[in-house]
Amino acid sequence: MSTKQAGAERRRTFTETARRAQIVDAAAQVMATEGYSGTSIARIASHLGISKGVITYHFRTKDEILRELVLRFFDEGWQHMEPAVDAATGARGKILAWVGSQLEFFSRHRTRFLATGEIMANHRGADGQLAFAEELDEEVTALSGIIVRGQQDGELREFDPRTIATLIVKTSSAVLETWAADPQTDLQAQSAALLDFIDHAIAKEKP
Amino acid sequence: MSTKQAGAERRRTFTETARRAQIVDAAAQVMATEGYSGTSIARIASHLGISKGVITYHFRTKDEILRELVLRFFDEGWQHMEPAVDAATGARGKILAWVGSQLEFFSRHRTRFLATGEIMANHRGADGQLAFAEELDEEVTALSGIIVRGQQDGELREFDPRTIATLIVKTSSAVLETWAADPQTDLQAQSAALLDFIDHAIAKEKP
Amino acid sequence: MSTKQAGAERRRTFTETARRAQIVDAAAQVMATEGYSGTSIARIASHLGISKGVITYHFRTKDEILRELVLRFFDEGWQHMEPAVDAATGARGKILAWVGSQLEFFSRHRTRFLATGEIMANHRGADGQLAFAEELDEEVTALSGIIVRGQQDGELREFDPRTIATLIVKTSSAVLETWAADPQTDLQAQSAALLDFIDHAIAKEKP
Amino acid sequence: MSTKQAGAERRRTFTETARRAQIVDAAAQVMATEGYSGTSIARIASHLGISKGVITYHFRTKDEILRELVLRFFDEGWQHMEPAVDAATGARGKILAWVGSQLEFFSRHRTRFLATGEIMANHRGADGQLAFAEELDEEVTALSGIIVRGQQDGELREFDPRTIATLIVKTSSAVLETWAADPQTDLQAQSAALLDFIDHAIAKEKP
DNA sequence: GATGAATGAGCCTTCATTCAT
DNA sequence: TATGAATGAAGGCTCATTCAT
Repeated sequence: MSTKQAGAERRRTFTETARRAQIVDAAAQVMATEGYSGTSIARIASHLGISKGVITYHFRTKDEILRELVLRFFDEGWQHMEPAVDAATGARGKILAWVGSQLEFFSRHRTRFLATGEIMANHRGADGQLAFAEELDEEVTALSGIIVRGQQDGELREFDPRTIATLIVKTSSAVLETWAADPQTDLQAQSAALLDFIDHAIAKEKP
Repeated sequence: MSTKQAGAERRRTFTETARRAQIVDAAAQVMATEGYSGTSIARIASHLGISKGVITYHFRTKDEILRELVLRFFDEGWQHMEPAVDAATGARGKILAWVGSQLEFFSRHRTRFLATGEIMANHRGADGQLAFAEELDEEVTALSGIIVRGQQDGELREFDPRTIATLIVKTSSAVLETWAADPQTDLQAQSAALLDFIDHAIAKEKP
Repeated sequence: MSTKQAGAERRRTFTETARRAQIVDAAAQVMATEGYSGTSIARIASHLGISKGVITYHFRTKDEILRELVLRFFDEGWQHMEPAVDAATGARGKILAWVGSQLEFFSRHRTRFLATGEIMANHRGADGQLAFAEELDEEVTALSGIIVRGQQDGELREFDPRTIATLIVKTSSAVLETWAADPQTDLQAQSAALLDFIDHAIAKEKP
Repeated sequence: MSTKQAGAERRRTFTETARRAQIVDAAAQVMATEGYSGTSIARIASHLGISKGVITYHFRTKDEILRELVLRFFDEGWQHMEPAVDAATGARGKILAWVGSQLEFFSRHRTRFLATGEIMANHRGADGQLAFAEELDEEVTALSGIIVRGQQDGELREFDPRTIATLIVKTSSAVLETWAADPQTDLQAQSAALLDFIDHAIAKEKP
């Protein structure tokens, strides 16, 4: 979960802040419905009923829009998850709190979850590499830390922490993607199943 | 797993067949390294050292190339999985055979696996919908059938068949994606962990 | 050398005058370093650390800024040259005073000299013609007048006055451009060589 | 005078060669009449009555067009000048042959001379530096070589070779620019005056 | 006076596709 | 079969200018 900010930010007026939020929101909506390559600046502008120029006035590049969308979403998500993870006790508890609170937060922001997924899977920097690979990695690393401590305390079985951390993150995403693709899905049930699986997979004692 | 063919096919000469295969292969390689939006016809042509015209001569549209790439990969995959699934006995056995043989096949075709993933996540038809959503659904449906029979035979616990079928498919993909992103990953170990999880999740008796 | 003013000018406050000068100066600096097409209003504004709006508030169009920059520079230049030319006696003396004082003045304002050069070489009016061709012509005409009188007085050889006047103006610019491009150049030496050349070229008697 | 080529060049068909020449010619014409910043790909295309796409099909970037225009012009020019310079004897002879043949060649290609001037004065690379500064420098260096030998042979006065070489190149350009701006100008007369000047400026003995 | 906001035209470039040879 | 040639739409982005506050 990243807390980095996109460099020096000049002071912003109220209108500017509102416009930027509005544009980022529109970008998320277009991204969620039309997909990454269907999300052009022109499309975002017409979605808002404004001219393309407004967008390039408030954001210097398209990359800046996507970056803001993704990082803000991650920040908000982490701010929601952190208290839950802190409040939980034990490694198993913290991990279940992590996944559970993440599922809860993301599920309350379906559009932005979809948009973020599109961006992370497709957006590339000038070097041709995926632009947000690092962000995913940070989450895996953080989760690994919890796992390592759980193993030292004898609460968790022995296994490679990063492998399992990765698996947890990916399966969590998989559940959300399924639900996001078809909101009819009983997310509650799937979440429960997922948490049960994870707990079985990592606990030393049978849960 | 789809067995559909890409529409009316005129008879093809040997050369034609070879050229098409060559183009589809090049498309897969570009797709795997450059991603969906980095895969233009021009890029595929220059990868092969031929002119763009050759490609549009053999394939009427870009969509036709991607369709052939995805469907052929699924067909080949199913041809590899089918004997394994048929040979296995019981629902649990068949499901483990399904996932296991799929992991095995896909892992032997990393490039095409990556390409297919890019296409399925991004390629959209004229209607703006993901073009291959249906194909994924077919696999879930087929798996669901096995699960239903397993529940009728008392071999599997009671749960919504589609929910779990979806989870199985997605987690399997997740494991492969992790490995494909970083081939250093010990796929053998991750596969074993995945199979173990699935078996625990679905079996009536403790395995 | 032009003495025209940039059209109707309303009375200006002290602040207004200062702001305009500040903006024109910034424009000259950007022009000198970034070239004509690198000089946008946005770039000038950011060079001053102010908003674009300030500039378009004080100048109705970009053309007005460039016009003021060029004409003011020419006016200042002429105000510096005029006493020297007036004080000199004879055609040869006046011409050498003209070129010498011009070299001296321009060399003390390298940035504005460069900027003016960029603008005169590139800036075009709505009709597509170079906007300041006329200004150069005025200088040639004025110099021609001195030459004609020198020929009538028997001080200068016979030749087409405009041809030589043009050559004088251009070679003078050439020397300055060379120096401006690389301020290491020994301008003093080059100036001396230039003046010597001109005197030889026009004098009836060997100098 | 540059003889460098713009990197690896694939084989070209007759049509391709013709189209490229046609486009470069059109670019020169637009450049000569509309100036550097008035020369857009769209304008070149409409000048030829073709679509913009034709141009970007034959040239990958606009820079490639301008590079070809400038370098080909320089190459042709040098091919015209070289025999004249080689045939001349002595430093004075070679320098006069240089300038004279250059004036002659450029004056026979007014449009391209103007276009090349616009490009060299304005075209910048990604680094923000003038893209063809080097080419000008090469000419000065070559001329300097002749001057140095002339000084060693006692044919030329003592002075800094590069300074005078630069002056020669610039004054030659100045004469051509004056004529190009107004083709009524008697180029013959101006050329003679220029050659006379140069000879006086550099010869040890009075010419 | 000053500024933030918005606009629309234009820029270079990439692209899938069509067509004549 | 293969290819070179051409097209027109769309991409992200910069720009001078206008306007309300």
